[in-house]
Formats: sequence, structure tokens, C-alpha cells
Amino acid sequence: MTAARRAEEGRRRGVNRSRMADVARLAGVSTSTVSRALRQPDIVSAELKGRIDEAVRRLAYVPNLMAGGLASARSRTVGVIVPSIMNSFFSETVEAMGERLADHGYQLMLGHSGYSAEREEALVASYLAWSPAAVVLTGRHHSKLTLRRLLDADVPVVEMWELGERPIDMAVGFSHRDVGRAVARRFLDRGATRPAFVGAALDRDLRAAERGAGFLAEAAEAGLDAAMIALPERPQVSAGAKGLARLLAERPDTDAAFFSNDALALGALFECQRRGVAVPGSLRLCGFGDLDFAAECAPSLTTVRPPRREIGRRVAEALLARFEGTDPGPAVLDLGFDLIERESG
Amino acid sequence: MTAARRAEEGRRRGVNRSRMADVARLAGVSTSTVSRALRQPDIVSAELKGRIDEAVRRLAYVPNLMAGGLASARSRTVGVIVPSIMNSFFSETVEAMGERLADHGYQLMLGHSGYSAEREEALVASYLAWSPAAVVLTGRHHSKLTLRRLLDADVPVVEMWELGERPIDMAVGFSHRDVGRAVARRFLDRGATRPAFVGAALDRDLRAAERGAGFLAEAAEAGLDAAMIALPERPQVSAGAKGLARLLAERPDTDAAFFSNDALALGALFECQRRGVAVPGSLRLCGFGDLDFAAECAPSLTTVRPPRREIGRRVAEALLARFEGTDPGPAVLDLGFDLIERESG
DNA sequence: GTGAAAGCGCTAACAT
DNA sequence: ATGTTAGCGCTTTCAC
Repeated sequence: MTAARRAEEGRRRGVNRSRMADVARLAGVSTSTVSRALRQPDIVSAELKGRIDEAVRRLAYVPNLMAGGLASARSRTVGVIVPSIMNSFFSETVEAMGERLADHGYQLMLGHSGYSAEREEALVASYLAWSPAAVVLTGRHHSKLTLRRLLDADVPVVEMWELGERPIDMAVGFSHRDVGRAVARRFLDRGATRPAFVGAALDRDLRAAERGAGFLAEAAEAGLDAAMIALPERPQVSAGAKGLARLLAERPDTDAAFFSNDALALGALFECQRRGVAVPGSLRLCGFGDLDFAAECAPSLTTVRPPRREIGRRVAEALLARFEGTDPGPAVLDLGFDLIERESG
Repeated sequence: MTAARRAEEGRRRGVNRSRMADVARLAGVSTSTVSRALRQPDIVSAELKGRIDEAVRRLAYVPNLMAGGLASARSRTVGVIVPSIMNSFFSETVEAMGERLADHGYQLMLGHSGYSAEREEALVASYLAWSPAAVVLTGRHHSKLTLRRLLDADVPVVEMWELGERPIDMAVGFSHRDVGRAVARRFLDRGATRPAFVGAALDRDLRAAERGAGFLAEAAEAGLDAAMIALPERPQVSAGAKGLARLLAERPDTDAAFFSNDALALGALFECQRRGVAVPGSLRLCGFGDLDFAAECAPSLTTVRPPRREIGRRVAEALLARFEGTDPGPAVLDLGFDLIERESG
């Protein structure tokens, strides 16, 4: 081999990267046997397995996943789309899911849609180009083309964080409408008569909108006319302060407010402190998420705890079961939620 | 073709998935031309380009990235490792980086090390199996094996969020030591004489430890003996409250405290409220991160704003430049930070 | 239980 | 500017 040729090879594969053929040669077997030893160790004789493992170790062999994927028409990759990585709700779910799947040799490809169906569509297309083992989406609202592509690809799909009647394939989450209802009931039980819902970016965050709808529905059934404040900005602490200001301006006699997440609720709490509004004395507050500050602020925040990690874990479990051909459990898995009763409401 | 054979093909490639050869046939050209038209449109005649695009559209052709990757020995994949996805510092960086790279057809593979060098090592190995276009790591401390693997693979590497003297390849971040010094100077300028640093999980979060070291060094140079409280737990709001309690117990005359992040500082602030400690009257507080609540809490939080999004953007820019063979800029890029002066300190 | 041989769908010389 | 040809490194029948 000429030096130039060797240099070319080095550039292609990275300097010291060995192939399965190198392992086979060193172990004195065929590549088929190496391939089997690596993926189904039990069907290879113990002696050969030992020689192969040794060769793998000595050569520091790392399989080329693209070659494997091409040959087998599938990859150990799971494409995941969340609305935003920065949202700690989803990132905790993703972390749990990723850990569980990584244990079994699966890699996550993570993307964020920014709550846009169009971006979701593009992400799904680019995931499918990798022949993923599965695709995980957030929510149950997707474009027609997204649906068609997923169906055509015949790939396992999980919709998470929200439940629908007819999932594409599987769904793991809970009912946001029920969350809204539960919070309303809590307020009513405590004697509130002028409840309100304050949400941000509800046109994009459909799950938050549904929590609001559930809240209003429950109040209406109790004969109360709940107010609804929809803020255009992102659901951050600063928006919560504005939301409270608007609420107090538009309906000063409000006595209980459900904010679409804990960040908003915290902002509202700060604003109450600044204005001298007593919480829960003259205004009850409830958030959603049970973020870590909820238990610490003063007064501590009544909120709803979604099964963040549990969703990730169960999605992973269902997928692993599918991959291994065992029972993946129910197509629609409702994990429920907890109402965390603290001082603010 | 028999029905069974067709069924087998369907299973392999997904029901309607067409190959480049199908596109070539429909457009009446060779696959090489299709391949060129897709990757370097300018070197193909306008007429053929048009026919090919039409064929791609009609067949809803999605390239098989594994085949492409195998043939070209590289993939449009960037492996990224952060300590934790749930940490909004890193997730904002990842989001910015991902957007920029996605615009150019690159996908992120995201993993989290949980601040463990061992897990980082495993992740790097699994990324390299995908022939990634680049690998992005957090920080400058990596295991020997990680280093060797990256060097052997001859892949572009960026270390982010921290700067070292000899980066593996490129580094984009800022000096955490300087952050600590800047905060100490601020406290001293305001007349503090009994400063302290409170950090959590400093044995794992080496950047936080370095902020603490810088803080102590600056205080020492001014002839002051700064205290250091190291909490074992994760840097959350609840830990901040504990940190404040310990600080007040161990050194009651402390008049200024730098918490290793905003969550801790917020917890401390809440605890001060509960104990009736005046902030900044009897105790100055400073955080790190400038999270969204920092501007909203009462008193508002003096803190340090790291260039979260900017880091992601600049990492992406540097990599894209490398991919395209243009000037990637300096090997070590210091983006600095901002001291945000608010009420608490 | 193991090996030989035929691809997987694409890219990249090379030739025209 | 376009086509021909030979793989990329692995998996998977199919024989033995």
C-alpha cells in the first residue's frame, strides 16, 4: 500500500478506526460470526465469543452504525420532538427517556418545534431519513403531512404529555382538561366565587389552553362565570406580573386565579407582594408544574405536579417493549397528575 | 415481482419510500446527477435540476442518510454533551446552536453526562460510531480516553462554556474565575468586609467551583478572609435556603454572599424574607445566570449574565465555517459576561 | 454453529 | 456537465 493510499484511508475512517473485518481476522472467524457475537451473543459458541471480545478490545473496535443501519434498514435512534428544550417540563421527560433508552443502546435525536406544526413537519422528515427505531412527538395536534409521513414510514410513534382518542400509534400523558377542572374544584371548595384563569401564548400552547378550558367548564357547571386572561407573551415570570396587573384591572373582585404555569404564578406572587395583595387572604393562587421554587416561596405555591419523569420512563418502556416484541401495554396510557396543596391557594 | 417479495421490500424501506434510483429513472438521468443536484445544485444544468426537483416532489423522495453517510464517511450530525439538559443555561445554548445548525441541514445528537466523566466517555464513543461532523463538549475537563478517541477520530471538537489554555481543538466560552473576581470586586466596592461564597455540588460542577475560587482570590488580594460554604446537594432553590441557614450559623456577621447560581440565590432570598434579614441592608446577595425571575423578585437580584445563546450561536458558526472550509475564527473565543446590578447587592 | 456471498442506497473517482 | 463504475462496512439469507 502506498503512503498516499494509506493517508486517504486514514482520512476516510479516522486514523485508527478498525472495521469488523479486522476484528474477524484477528479472531480467526468470519464477519458474520463477529456480527452475530455482537448482537446475539447467545447463538455463538462461548469460545469464539471470547476470542471475538478480546479482538474487539484490542482493536478498540467501534461499530460503524451507518453501515449497520444501511444493511438492516433500521437504526438504534429515536427521534424526539418537544416544543422547547428550555422548558424544564419537557427536558426532565427527555432526560428520563434518554437514560432509559441509552441503557439499551438507543440514541436520542432531539429537536424542538417552537410550538410550530411546520417545524415539527420538517423535523419529522429529517428524522425519517435516519430510519429511526421510533419517533416521539409532544401533544396530539400534528399536520396532515406529518401524519402521512409517519404512517407511510410504518415506524412506532408515541405522542406524549397529552392524550387523544385516536393516537397515531401510542400515547402517554394525562388530561389537561382534568387538571383545569381539579384546580377549579379546589378553589370552589375553598369558597371562591370569582375565579379566573391566566394563560400565556395559549394560541400556541394548546395544552395550557386546554387546562384553561377545563377550569372554565368546571366553574360554569358550578354556576360561576370565570374570567380568562390570555397574554400574548411567553409564559415567564415577568408575564405573570403583567397577568396579575391585568386581572386586577379588569376584574378587581377576583378571589382565585389559576395561572397556566408556575413561572407565571411566581410572577403574580411577586406582584402581589409589591402591591400588598394578601395571598391567599384576598386572592388565592395556583400554578402548574411544581417547579422547585414552588415549595420554597412565601407563601408556598399550590400547584399541579405533572408526571414529568414518569412520562419519559413510560415512553421508553413502551418503545423498548415494541422493539423487543413484548407487550407494550395500552395504546393510551393515562398517568394522571397530583394537586399539590400548599399555602397560596 | 411476487406479492411476497413486494411485501418484503415494503417492510425494509417503509411502504412508499422511494430511492434515488427511482428519482433518477423518473427524471431520465443517472443517480450521480441526482446526487449532485441535491448537494451541489449549481454544478447541474438548470433544466436537469428542474426535472429532478419535480421527480423528487412527485415521489416525495427522502434521501437515506445512512447510505449517504456510509458512502461519504461523514454524516450531517453533531454530537453534543451537556452536564444536564434540565439546566436552562445549557438548554438555551443547545437550542440556539441547534437552530443555527439545522438551517444548514445538520442534526444534533444530544446527551447529558450528569457531570460524570465516565458517562461523557461513553457518550463520545457512541457519537463517534455515527461519524459525526463534529463533537461539542461542555467544559475543559475530560478523561484521557475521551481525549484519545476524539483525537484519533480526527473530528472537529468544540469545548464550550469554559476556556482552557490548550483546547482539544476549539473553545467558546468565558472565564468563570473572572466572574468570581468581578462579583467580589462589586461587593468590596459597596463596602462589604465579610464576604462569602455559597456553592452546591462543587465537586462535580467545576465551573461553579472556579467562580468560587475567583471570588475567594479577589477577596484575599484585598486582605479579606472570605468564607466558603459547599453544599452537597444539587443547586436548587431549596438548597439556597439551607445554604443561607448554614452561612448565618457559621458566620453570622457575613455581609455579602455570592451564590453559585440564581436558583440558590432565590432560595436564600426567600429564607431571608422568612427570617427578616434585610437584603441588601444587612446582607448583600448575588447570583449567577440571570434567569427570568432575577429581574422580578423583590428585591430584584444582582447577578451575572453568561452569554447563553451567544455561546450556542458562535459554536455553530465556528463549526459551519469548518465544514465549509472558511475561516472558523480564533481557536479560543472568550465571549465575556455581564454583571447585572440590581437591588439585592 | 459457522462461513460465503449478495446486497443495503448512496457518493466519488474517473471517464467522457 | 453528465454517466459509469466501484465500493463504503455492515447484515442477512442461504448453504453447509
